[in-house]
Amino acid sequence: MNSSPSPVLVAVAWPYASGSRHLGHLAGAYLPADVFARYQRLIGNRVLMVSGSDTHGTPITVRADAEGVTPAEIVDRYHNEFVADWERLAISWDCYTTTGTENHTAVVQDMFLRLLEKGHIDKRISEQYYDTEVGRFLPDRYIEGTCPHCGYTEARGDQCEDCGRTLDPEELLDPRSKFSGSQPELRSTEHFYLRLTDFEEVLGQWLEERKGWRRHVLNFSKGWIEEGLQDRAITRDLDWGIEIPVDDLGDGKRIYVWFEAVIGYLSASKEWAEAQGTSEAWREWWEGDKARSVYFIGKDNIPFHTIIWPGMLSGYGGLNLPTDVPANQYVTFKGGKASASRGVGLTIGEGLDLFEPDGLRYALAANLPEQSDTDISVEEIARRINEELAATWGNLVNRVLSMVHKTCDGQVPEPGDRLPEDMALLATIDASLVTAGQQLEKVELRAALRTGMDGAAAVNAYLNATEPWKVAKEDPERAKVILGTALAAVGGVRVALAPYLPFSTEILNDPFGPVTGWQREELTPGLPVGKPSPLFAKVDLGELLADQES
RNA sequence: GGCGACGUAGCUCAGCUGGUGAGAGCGCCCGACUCAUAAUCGGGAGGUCGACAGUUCAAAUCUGUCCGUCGCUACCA
Repeated sequence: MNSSPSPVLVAVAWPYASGSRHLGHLAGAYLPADVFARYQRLIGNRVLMVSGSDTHGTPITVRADAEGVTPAEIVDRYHNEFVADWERLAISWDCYTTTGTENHTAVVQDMFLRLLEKGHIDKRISEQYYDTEVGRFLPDRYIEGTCPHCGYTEARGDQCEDCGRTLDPEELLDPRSKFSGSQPELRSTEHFYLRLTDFEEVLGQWLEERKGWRRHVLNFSKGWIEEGLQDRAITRDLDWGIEIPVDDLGDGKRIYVWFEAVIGYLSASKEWAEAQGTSEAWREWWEGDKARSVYFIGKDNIPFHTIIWPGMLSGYGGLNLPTDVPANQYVTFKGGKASASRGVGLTIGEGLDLFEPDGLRYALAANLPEQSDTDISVEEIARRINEELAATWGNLVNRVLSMVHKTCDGQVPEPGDRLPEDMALLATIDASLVTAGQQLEKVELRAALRTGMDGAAAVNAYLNATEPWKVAKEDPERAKVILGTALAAVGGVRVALAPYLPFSTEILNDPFGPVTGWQREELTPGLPVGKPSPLFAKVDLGELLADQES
């Protein structure tokens, strides 16, 4: 069915190992990437799905200091948590790694050196606040003081939360370090800068030519270009991070996260290739016209993936720029942005403790914030599971398998002589697979899930119309034809839902067999069909909420 | 302050290159059915598409102003 399998790089945002990730992150990036990747594999494309834990950066060192442990311990803790979450959710990585590997360091340093050699990186000196007590330079966010505009005394170096104005740290009156409370002093420090201005024209033109990208992604990116790109410092006064491969700046400087984390897509691809024993195989996904690369991220990451990373790639040369960046908006919880640190919403682990993985996957997929922020709650997740997943799909599987078990001697019946109404149902299911496929290809994952569920509803309607439980009494042969048709239709619906529901899909391998392609397969007559048990348990919302209270 | 987006049925959302009577799912009401996880199927009620003004033969869709919500603002990533 897929005459020309093509390489598809599924590049997924790197979760920051500074704390637990929440359901918003799951819905924003990891789940849609997994659904897309599973679909692409089913239609026969060669998928390479990569990501890893982002292990560097100031917040991790701050947390480590606060807890009196090393940054590496923080990173290990959360990396292990993420890996456990992916396992529980069956996120189908080809390579999930970290930015702490030797390979990543090598790839980052190679990128750095090439850009330096080509003149896209240069050195500049700036004045930055330095905390003499703890002996470190201070990121803007870690400087507090009095806002020069409104007099708010708790303003941060980047922004006053009271009046909302953007600030430079030097503007703050009475600045103090968030670490020690002492008054920091300005010291000059030298850093490498990425000359984004070099790429302004080429990126502007590239963005103009993008077709089929989500509107908000394109608007936001073009807005950056219109405002004019600024060169950005890509090194920091830190000792936690990737070493700069030239020693011009002296000690105590590292390449900063936002520059190196995006390179992870490339280094993870290389790590995967190496692990396969084919060290050059990564090129299939990064070079040439046939390869596609789709980046799954939340909207906060848009400029890194539509401006900075493409800029780096075009400066480096020879590697493909993103084919599409279907960034999602935010999942909000009762109107607020999810934030594990502020206690808004659930972490992924908490979500998995409350709901079965397929149920959680279904509920989030049905609420993906593809066009606009989407509000979600425990009640909403439970509603999706109980009223849609279990009621429409789980119950359908159960009712069909039960009837086949009872009426057809516990085995898959022969197709027999199908009537037009039977053929119509199968045609409907086959058409829904085509439609869902088109939607998945456009990364309209909510719509594709809906299409699959409509297929389930069509089978339910067919059963109500043909009434096999009645027919069985007068015309057992006709009942078997109906049930065989329904069984085949259920098999088709199962394919449409397979990218979303890996666990229950696998449970149905008996009797349907594994899903191996994006089409409905006729079942082999005679296969045993045992007495089924419900695919999905209903969620007891009252119990759930009571548990949450305690 | 600047930028981006959002505000459409009780709830969560789609529609927005302007044009057949404004949609979906769930909830609700009525009916059918009873094989199935009190599941399913059919029908129905329900919206001045945030407010105001404008452009147009025609606006939920374009423009402006206002109100409300969210996010970003380049040293969080």
